[in-house]
Amino acid sequence: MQDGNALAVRPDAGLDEDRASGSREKGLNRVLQILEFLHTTQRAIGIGDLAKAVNAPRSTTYTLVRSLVDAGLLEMAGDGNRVYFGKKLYLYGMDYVRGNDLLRRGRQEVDNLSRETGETSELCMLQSGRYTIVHSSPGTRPFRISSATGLQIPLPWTASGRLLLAGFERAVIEDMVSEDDLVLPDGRRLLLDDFIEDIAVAGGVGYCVTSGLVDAYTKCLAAPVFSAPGKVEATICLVVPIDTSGEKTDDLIAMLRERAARLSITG
Amino acid sequence: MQDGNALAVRPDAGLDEDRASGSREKGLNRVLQILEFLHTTQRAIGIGDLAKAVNAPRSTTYTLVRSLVDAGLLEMAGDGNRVYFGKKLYLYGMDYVRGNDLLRRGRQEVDNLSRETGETSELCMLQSGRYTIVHSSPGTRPFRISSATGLQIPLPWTASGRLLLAGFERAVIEDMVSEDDLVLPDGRRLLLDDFIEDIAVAGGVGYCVTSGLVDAYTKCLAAPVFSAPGKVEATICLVVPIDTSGEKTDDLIAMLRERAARLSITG
DNA sequence: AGTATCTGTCTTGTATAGAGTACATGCGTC
DNA sequence: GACGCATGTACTCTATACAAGACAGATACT
Repeated sequence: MQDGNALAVRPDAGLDEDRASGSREKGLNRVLQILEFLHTTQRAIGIGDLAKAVNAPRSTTYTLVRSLVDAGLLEMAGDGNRVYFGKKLYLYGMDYVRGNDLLRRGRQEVDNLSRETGETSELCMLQSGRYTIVHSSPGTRPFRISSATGLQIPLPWTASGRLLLAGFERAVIEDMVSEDDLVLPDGRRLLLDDFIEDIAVAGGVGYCVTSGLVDAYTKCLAAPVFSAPGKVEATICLVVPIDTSGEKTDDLIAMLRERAARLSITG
Repeated sequence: MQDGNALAVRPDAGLDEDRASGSREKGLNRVLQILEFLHTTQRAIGIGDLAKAVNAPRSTTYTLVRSLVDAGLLEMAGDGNRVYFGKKLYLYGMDYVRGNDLLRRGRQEVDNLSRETGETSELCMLQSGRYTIVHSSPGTRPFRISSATGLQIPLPWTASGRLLLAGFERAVIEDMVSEDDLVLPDGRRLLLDDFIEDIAVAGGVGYCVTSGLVDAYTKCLAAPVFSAPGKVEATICLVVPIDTSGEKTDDLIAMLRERAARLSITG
């Protein structure tokens, strides 16, 4: 069926589906871009600016925003003519939590962990092929080691990333991880093979520790939460100072693994 | 399927913009319907059934769902070929909470109230013209008087409804409230004029009590939260047994009003 | 007053997204 | 193994949603 029956030579068929975000984009896609943009900027924005930001025509943006505001997914922010997320999204989000035992219990457990250990603790998941901090609890240290909830970070930068990818085919991993993802914030470059090796090791031993990857002062301890035997659904992790003693680290890892096991669904 | 495909005389073009959800609906609208449907059913559903439920063509539904799943707004639910809300919606919802002081503090206050009083407590807001329970905390009574978060109830059935509409024009109120909304669950019928009178009174005294409206066994105490002088942004309310003594009721109202005032933005 | 740059609404043409339909596959049940 | 009834994908046609641009009002600075 694929064979081009006639014309339609698609002169531009080169780039797969990256679409230069050019003309005549589908309305739904524009909306998805808008939501994603608001998520990354974390602030209300004027409609005109929004149009520029997502590279959409102004007129289109006005009609889409109007629809979304009417539906309650967006709200006009207090001061004037800016928009941000609306109550409906909060309600839908609560529905998600209610329907999702793991998230509900995971949040709880992460809050407990950070209270008991005093360290920053996080619940992490894969979110359409990206590493995502789903919930994070700050810890009590004077210097804060915190990352915003919903932040997306390249998989190779994290201990959790190594656990979340356990059990995936090499090919799948390869196209989840871009070249850029392998370059650490300090400019060092990981080798894909090393990363894949890490994943295998992490999957084998059932935990993972990384030191000084995202920044030079912290290490990250992570343990996997299973939704079925062999299937890593999430991780919980602790972010601790890089000079934490080996002994203390071991204790924390043991604790983490115990909690993670408790969260797992033991098929 | 529906009617004669022939000339399509648009026999349904009567109703203003209610659109009989007929043919060639905009993709975004279909998506909004899908989300709303999932919110009301609170469970995962197969794509075929979803198509029927929102009265959309199957092929269209498949493509829309695929987009939404790719974007992470929906997820394929564990067991097989069903969809429900996805992580992205949770993240967006958390963004909303973060950007919204009132909601954050209001949740807290409602949780406190129900712990301290032992009664069911709720935070309520207008949500695109409908009364919505935004957050609810169960209370400790053996018989539970609880309504799910996100539930939408006709405005005239509630004490909060009377407060939330304070300050609106009569005309605005009239078209927020449908005929059906004036019929209580037990079949009794309110008069629109009485309701509007109630609103004026509630706005004047700064609280509202209704007895036996939603059911015969409870009364509802509510106090307004202001986002600006005169502008009611939300209410907090307590649901108590209808035979609660006058004295105790008065105490609870005083407490409620104090908390509500604390939540208000004193312009 | 004059110019510049916003915002929000409206109209018009056409590229295209959605509807319809067909088909392949899977899974029951008789 | 023939039938009914699901799911998921692929195709073609056309009604229409999107883009472009004009417009009126606001605000601001010269």
